[in-house]
Amino acid sequence: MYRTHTCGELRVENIGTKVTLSGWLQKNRDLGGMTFIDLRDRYGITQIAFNMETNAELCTQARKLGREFVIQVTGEVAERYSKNKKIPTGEIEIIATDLKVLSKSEVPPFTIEDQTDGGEDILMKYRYLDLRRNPRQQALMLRHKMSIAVRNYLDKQGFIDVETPVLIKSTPEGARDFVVPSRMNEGNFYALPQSPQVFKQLLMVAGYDRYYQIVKCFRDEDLRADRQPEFTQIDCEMAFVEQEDILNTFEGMAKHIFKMFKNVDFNEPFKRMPFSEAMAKYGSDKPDLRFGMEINNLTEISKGKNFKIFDDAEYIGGICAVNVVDKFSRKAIDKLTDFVKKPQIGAQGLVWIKYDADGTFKSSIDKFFGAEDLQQIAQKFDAKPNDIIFLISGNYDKSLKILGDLRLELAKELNLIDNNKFAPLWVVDFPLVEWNEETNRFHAMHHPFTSPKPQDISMLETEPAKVRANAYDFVVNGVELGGGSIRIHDSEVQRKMFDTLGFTPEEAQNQFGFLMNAFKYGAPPHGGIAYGLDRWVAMFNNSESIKDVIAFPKNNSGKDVMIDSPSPVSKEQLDELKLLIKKD
RNA sequence: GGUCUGGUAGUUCAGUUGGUUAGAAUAUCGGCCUGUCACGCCGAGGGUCGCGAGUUCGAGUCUCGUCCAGACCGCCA
Repeated sequence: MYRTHTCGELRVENIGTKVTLSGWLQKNRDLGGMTFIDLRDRYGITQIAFNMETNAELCTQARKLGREFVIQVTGEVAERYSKNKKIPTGEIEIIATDLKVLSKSEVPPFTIEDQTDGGEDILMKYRYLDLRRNPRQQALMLRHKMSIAVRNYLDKQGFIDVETPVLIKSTPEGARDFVVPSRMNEGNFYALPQSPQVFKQLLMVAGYDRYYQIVKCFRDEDLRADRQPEFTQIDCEMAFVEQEDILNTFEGMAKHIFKMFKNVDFNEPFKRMPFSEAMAKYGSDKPDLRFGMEINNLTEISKGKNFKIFDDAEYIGGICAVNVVDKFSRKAIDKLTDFVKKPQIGAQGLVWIKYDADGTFKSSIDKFFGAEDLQQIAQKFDAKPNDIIFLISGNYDKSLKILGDLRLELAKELNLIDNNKFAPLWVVDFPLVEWNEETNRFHAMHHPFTSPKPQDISMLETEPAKVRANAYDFVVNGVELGGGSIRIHDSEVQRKMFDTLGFTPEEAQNQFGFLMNAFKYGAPPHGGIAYGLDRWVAMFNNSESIKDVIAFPKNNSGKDVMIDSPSPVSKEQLDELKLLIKKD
């Protein structure tokens, strides 16, 4: 028997008990006459004491043990002379009588501590050592508990877990597919699913009216802190439902896990905000509602003052920062101007209006705007003395996006964000399609099976960009935690949709024929949602990056530096697959 | 594909205007130490300054290229 207890469970009640513990040597404190060892496993740390006076041979042996040795210790639980209040086992120690090295360790490249001395690169390369650290173990245990909670909740609601294939068919819509060559079908490829979308719809056709799966999805796109090439979705689909039914069901699930893991009660229904409002007020389809500073449209009242830039602009909008005018020296405003002029943000310039403490206005457009004009703008914001207003003008969509970025930047700079707050909402009424400049055609904003709003269907052939979809995103604190839609279950509507997206009937049949055929045999009205498990766990774990809550994540370039993948394959493998690597 | 930041000891970092033998902390190793728990004290070893070229009497420092890492933009139905 390797152990009678874990390293986290012994307390004063166990004093006098003979125990055996196994674990990793966290730290060896050699005091000469005595040696203390901190023994660690995932349950905690227990101190082992060795004494030269009582057992010189064993103590000498203990002094030689290095960090991260795996050892087994037998001894008696004793009360400490000097107690450590910082850890749960701090009142006891083990007086060792036997010691066995189960496995030696080389000196690890970084310290296995909560605050490690290792940098990103080396932690990734030795991920298995990084994962020994307590914060990592806590994160993975949180993920485990959240998965269980989700499964239990959905099970109680009558959802059944059905696995769907991983080797599927590549489709032209959406993200780039990861492809897998088929040996038995020369020149043909599987694709890894971007989501189990069509399969869950087929399950609805098959009559499994409540489906869920916690499932890996794959997208071959460039990465971010909150994006990995493989990530995990809580994927759900329901039949005989309208949008309202889905929102209610999954709002219930969201509230359940907020209560369970953060002890947060949401007594009111989550806010529902149309996409158009989110863009107009927050310049984002995933607004952070932890703070105000909403965007105001100033187009009407800012034109006709002989300021050419405004007069030529399609849109003029602004945001107002409250009671901080003294923080905006010339230098601070220049810095902010530099921020919005960065190529990533893309503004041409930044107009400011200071509402000074004495009630007067100063602005970068004083030449064109008199006190009354500025007062009129200030009124739009209900601005008070000591406030400052920033204006952006230009193209409607772009200006709003810039204002949205500026709003977030200001909130960060001015510390307006309460990190203990959760501000959830549903963003609804997304556009069905958006114009893509590169391909010169409409692309589905969500996916090609998303149902248009019935009252908008008539515009599908005339003004597709104006058609709203029965699509929704779940957003918390400016992070998109999930999204979904009501699907099309009518072949005629689906045909129109493919037509709008520029598919010929033959292409549609070739790509999605199996789904359209299925719909010929009685498809129930259905819809669904997918929550991003990684993002959700990261948020509850207060992590900046989803890498923190994935055991073996990939780096910025999609590489796993631990196993060194992706990597070349042998010529034999390529031959077998009838593949040639093209050299350029 | 683009923008920005970084790469110096095992690790995390400092390194002034281009100028002597490239430092600190931590880790490691050796010695001392009987109540430590970030143990303490003394000592030691440890460097292709990412790589390549250039400017210069002289480059960790300046220039160009390149590789790697990170954040962001494009992209992500």
